[in-house]
Amino acid sequence: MNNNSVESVVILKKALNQTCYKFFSCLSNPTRLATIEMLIEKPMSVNEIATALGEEQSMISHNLKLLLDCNFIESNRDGKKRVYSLNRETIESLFKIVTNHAKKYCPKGGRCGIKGDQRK
Amino acid sequence: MNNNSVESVVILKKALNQTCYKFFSCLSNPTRLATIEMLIEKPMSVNEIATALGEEQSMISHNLKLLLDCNFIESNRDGKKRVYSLNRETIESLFKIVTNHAKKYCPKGGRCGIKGDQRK
DNA sequence: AGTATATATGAAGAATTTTACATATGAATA
DNA sequence: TATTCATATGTAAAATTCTTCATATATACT
Repeated sequence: MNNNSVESVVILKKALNQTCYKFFSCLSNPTRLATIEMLIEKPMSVNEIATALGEEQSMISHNLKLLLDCNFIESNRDGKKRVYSLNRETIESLFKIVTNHAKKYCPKGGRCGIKGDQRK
Repeated sequence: MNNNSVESVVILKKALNQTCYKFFSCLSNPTRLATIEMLIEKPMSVNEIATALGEEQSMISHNLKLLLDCNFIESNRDGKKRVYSLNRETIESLFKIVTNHAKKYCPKGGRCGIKGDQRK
């Protein structure tokens, strides 16, 4: 491996890191996770999601934009409404990994980070 | 499905959401991603990571703790040192998904969120 | 035991992210 | 085109997360 390709790898890695950061940041938010959960059931409009979650419309809208930017969801206009639906390919394979990881390391049901809690 | 099992599903979902939140939050940080990247190569001590990344020892230590709590890494003492190594099973399958997702939706290399950037 | 080296921890300020409110834009329909 | 319904956006304040500094703890060695 010459210097040039080492450099390329570094750049690639940096790029991957930026991607990963945006990818994971987008998913590290309770509102957005709850939204994804809603959309697992069926495509929904902004107001439907907001009502279901008991949150403000504008707040949901802000969060949907982030999910959209990361292509975790897509949107389609339906008359006055705009309907959001899930990118199942990514989300489902992702959640499979989380579930497996949790099953293996968080035996007490969903409560991950038991070690962390114990330490305090 | 009776009321009881509906409730169980809700609780399960909440639990999964908490798990997901912790899982993804842990990964949505540049320092921790860079650390993971280092550990892909080989197990390393705190100081080795800190030096490699040009960061403070205590800062790396704080961040390693979070990665440890989520079981993305594990630690073993080696004399005075403490050596951290990667949970490859989870991390590698996870990064495969991110890479695929990025390949599909971020055609310009690693720079995801092109839509987001364009909007401003 | 005392010292040196390696790592962990607590806490406060800095930085980032999230939310709420006000308001703007877009689409359908009278 | 005026009105209504649905969604988006700008921005400041609130909430959360991160980093830094000081210091504590742990291990090995003399």
